[in-house]
Amino acid sequence: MSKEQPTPTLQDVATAAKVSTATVSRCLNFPDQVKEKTRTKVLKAIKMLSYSPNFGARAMASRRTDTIGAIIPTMGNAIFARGLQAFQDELHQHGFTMLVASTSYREDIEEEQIRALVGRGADALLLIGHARSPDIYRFLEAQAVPALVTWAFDTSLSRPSIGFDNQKAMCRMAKKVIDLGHRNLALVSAETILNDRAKARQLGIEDAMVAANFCAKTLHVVKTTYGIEEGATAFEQVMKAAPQTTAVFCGNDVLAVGALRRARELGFKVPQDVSIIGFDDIELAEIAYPALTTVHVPHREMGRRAGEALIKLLNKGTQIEAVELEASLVFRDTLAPARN
Amino acid sequence: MSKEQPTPTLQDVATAAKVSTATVSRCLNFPDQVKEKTRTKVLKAIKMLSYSPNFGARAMASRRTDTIGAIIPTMGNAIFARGLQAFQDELHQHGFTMLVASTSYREDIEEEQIRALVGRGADALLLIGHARSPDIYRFLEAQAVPALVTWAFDTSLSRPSIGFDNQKAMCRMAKKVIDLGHRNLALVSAETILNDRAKARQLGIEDAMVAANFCAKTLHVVKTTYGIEEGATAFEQVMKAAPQTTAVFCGNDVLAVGALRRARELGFKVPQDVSIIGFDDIELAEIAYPALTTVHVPHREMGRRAGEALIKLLNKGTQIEAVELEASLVFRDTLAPARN
DNA sequence: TAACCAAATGCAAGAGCTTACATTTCTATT
DNA sequence: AATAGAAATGTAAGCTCTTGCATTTGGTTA
Repeated sequence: MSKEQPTPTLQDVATAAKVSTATVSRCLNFPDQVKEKTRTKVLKAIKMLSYSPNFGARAMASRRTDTIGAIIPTMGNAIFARGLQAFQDELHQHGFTMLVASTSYREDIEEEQIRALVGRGADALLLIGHARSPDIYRFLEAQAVPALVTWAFDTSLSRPSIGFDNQKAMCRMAKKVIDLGHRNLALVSAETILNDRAKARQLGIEDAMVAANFCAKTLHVVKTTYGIEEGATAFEQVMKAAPQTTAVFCGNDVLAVGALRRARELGFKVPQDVSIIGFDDIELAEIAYPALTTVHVPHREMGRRAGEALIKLLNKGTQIEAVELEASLVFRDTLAPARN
Repeated sequence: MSKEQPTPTLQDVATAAKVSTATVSRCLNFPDQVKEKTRTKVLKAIKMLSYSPNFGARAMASRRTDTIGAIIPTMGNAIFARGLQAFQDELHQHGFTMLVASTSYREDIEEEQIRALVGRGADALLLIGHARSPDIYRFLEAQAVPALVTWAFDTSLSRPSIGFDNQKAMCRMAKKVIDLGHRNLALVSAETILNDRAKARQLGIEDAMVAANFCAKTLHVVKTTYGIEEGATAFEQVMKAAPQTTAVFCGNDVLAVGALRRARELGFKVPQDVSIIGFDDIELAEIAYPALTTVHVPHREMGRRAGEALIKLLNKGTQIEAVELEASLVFRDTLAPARN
């Protein structure tokens, strides 16, 4: 920003090392194709000039960027942040870089971000959940940008996913809860229209209810946005509208932790008076008091596998194979048999 | 990946819309320079072809990427994840994209990541803390990539930073602790050689001790890596090696939460027997039981301001002005007067 | 020593966009 | 109706790499 000394180019390096640009390029990309002596000479010139290849030019000439985009709802929730961390570790190990965007759980922003990342040259995309407009899938196809869905698993769709079955996992948890004698269930959930994971989790509970011969309609659902405070408020609403409730499922741990706090503030004993169940198993869940019973999401494994699959696809054209991971139930201290 | 239908180019759009490539380009970049009728025509062609400009070509021709890189220690710690979220929100609002890399607190990886992001075309960089090799700063200068330091504030360096003074903040906290009668202090910290924030925090405590006429050497320091479990282990070490300790400072909330848990497990009453103090003020701190006394790091504000400053620099050449933000003390339930 | 072959290097054609400058098309004025 | 000047559009050069193909180098073999 001062003397406007132009940044060095491949040509400059070539001149300095007295070789052709092709040789410099090969030095960088296929080091063993060039004689050791030449290589040393070139490397020295590179260091001397503090040369770094121009990304745009490289991308254009080689028709790839070695960059993969990831679009998540928010980095504010540890579950995504940590999944991303695993994803990025995997990418980094193979020389790829991660481009990140977040959507705040908004479909319009997600669409925009997908276009932005593709526009930024992402060779492939990591997406959360299946639900999005066909337009976007069409766009990705036209751009020949492969996209991999995680955080969900659904074989009924043609699109491959590496994740877990939200519905099945929540159903298993709900069955346990019902086994403990709970009959009056409630759910604090995110809006399910734009969030297929949230919807699947709700369906999971309803499945368990139906299996136990309850009417699924008796599930008292309160919709809110994600956040500790929101969870607290929603819990209060639940207990006001349906005081007979003995078990409150929460769409994720953040909501659950909020519910837990409000429960204490309102004088409910957890789990004696009311059980609270989370989803995700982030650190918060373990630290909460009492420690939260929740569904463990294999975020590291998902991130790692997703990275692996995408890299294989890009490097060798290996088609992505859908992988179903297991979400396990973690029983801690907020779930107990229903009172009386 | 199937029919290998080539992705559409500017030229294709131009042909389809029966205009020149220049007009299409202007349509995209300076919409008001082209007549409405033409624009509609072009936009229709773009949509029809699912066209998206090629990033590399655009970057090369316009000599910028509108991409800013952020390099943080880890996304696993909410404080960074959330700071990044704020940063990215700001970037997104101005049409920039964020490139992310994490270092696992390792200097060699950081260096590699800086080179990688610059190589990927980052127009500017967001960095955490000042401490890194001069080589790297030289490299950034040669590449004319501006870098902004956050999470620290130090006017003694020429490099501008937008952050807070770790030393000062911790010193204020330590003074309060000393005022409460604590004489035997301990610190569970990350390695301070490669982490200037950790070092500054330690110095802050020592400053307060000196101001109170204690010998700074009596601060019992245990070094560890960040993690809940690590915090727990370190706490145990502290209490074994220096049982008279009444207040344990922790380098961050994650360590503190671990310490807190182990304290409970070992039968210490917090804060009656021993006070525990964190740093960062992430959600964990509020949720911990008892709720953690800690130093609040203005992560959102830092992220936002950093984004703002970098965008102004890139768009208008406005030099970055150092900004000192306030880190406030948050007193919750893990700090009490020293016993007897 | 000549001839051959592989390895190393060089040459030059793109890759898809932006933008300075040239040209054409309007609009407004006389 | 002619024309200046502004607005809209077109032309083409240039941005920095990669890579197919051509050429040179150097070691081996006959």
